Amino acid sequence: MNEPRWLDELEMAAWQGFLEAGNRVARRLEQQLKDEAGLSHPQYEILVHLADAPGGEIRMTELAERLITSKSGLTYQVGQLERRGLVRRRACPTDVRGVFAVLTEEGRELLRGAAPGHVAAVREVLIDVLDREELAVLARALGEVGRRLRD
Amino acid sequence: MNEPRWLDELEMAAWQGFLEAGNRVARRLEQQLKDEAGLSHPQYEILVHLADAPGGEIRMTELAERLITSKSGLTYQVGQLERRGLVRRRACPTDVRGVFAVLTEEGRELLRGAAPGHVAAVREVLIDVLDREELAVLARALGEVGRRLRD
DNA sequence: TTCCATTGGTTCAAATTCGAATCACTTGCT
DNA sequence: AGCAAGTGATTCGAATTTGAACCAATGGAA
Repeated sequence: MNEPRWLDELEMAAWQGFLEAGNRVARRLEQQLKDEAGLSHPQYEILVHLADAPGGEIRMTELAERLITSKSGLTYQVGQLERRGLVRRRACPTDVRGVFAVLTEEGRELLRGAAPGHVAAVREVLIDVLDREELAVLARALGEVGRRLRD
Repeated sequence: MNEPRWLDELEMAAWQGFLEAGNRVARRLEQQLKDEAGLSHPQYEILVHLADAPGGEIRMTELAERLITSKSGLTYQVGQLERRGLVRRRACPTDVRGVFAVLTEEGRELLRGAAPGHVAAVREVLIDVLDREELAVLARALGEVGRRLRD
């Protein structure tokens, strides 16, 4: 059992910044979405991913992976969105077990209305706080971090 | 109502990286702590903050602010830790309403055992993936993001 | 064809989180 | 001293999250 390599000052600052920024940004955006669109962040993300997908539909498991959430969690949230008519389920033609989550016209409509305010909030708390150089480093570095954890 | 300024490619990459890395890192560390120390990440953070504080104790509200969590959430988690003997509560001498959360010897002990593995995991998923330059940018940029949201 | 390990999704119970309400104490002001 | 407003913490109920168990249905391999 080696002596552990503790974090030096810079490493600690990076780690703490990562934690604090992550927490605070999440909180703020959660608030913003709830207030302005009546959606939780997970719900908003579901709508965004569906809107981006061809046909506005994605298989449940695939969607759960993209959202980095559990399958059961997704089942729950899609249920919530379905109750509100923003999403519906469609059986998969080629696999009886499969289910597509499909964005409804109402869902697309709501998203259209919610997106501008959300993007503005993302700019305010993160994007517009940094310069291009910093954004580039963030994109590369955090992209690499995420990529490694994907496998 | 202006035309919203959407995110360009770089901004989108930074934002997505931030979201994905945040999610995946959180998940991984949650897992690591649960497996190796029987603690959730919020619980671990409570112990760390207490261990850093003079006397190993912090007032509840103050602690909640540092942890970026709700007061009620903290009440719950401190209750959990208290049940396990890792933390105890102490009445504040100067304010009857006040409560200190105090790290017990058992808590300090557990933390001592848990910290090396946790730090190693933090290195593996984040710190050691980046070079010094990137760490410096991360620390500065995310530090600024967090600071601004503190108000 | 016949198995059997996988896969896709939901259901379930347990744990956690939050905000609003509550309650008692403090503080600042007059 | 006497109040009104604010503070510190807990309690409560509602919403969410997770992993494990489950139930079909799939898809190779023998």
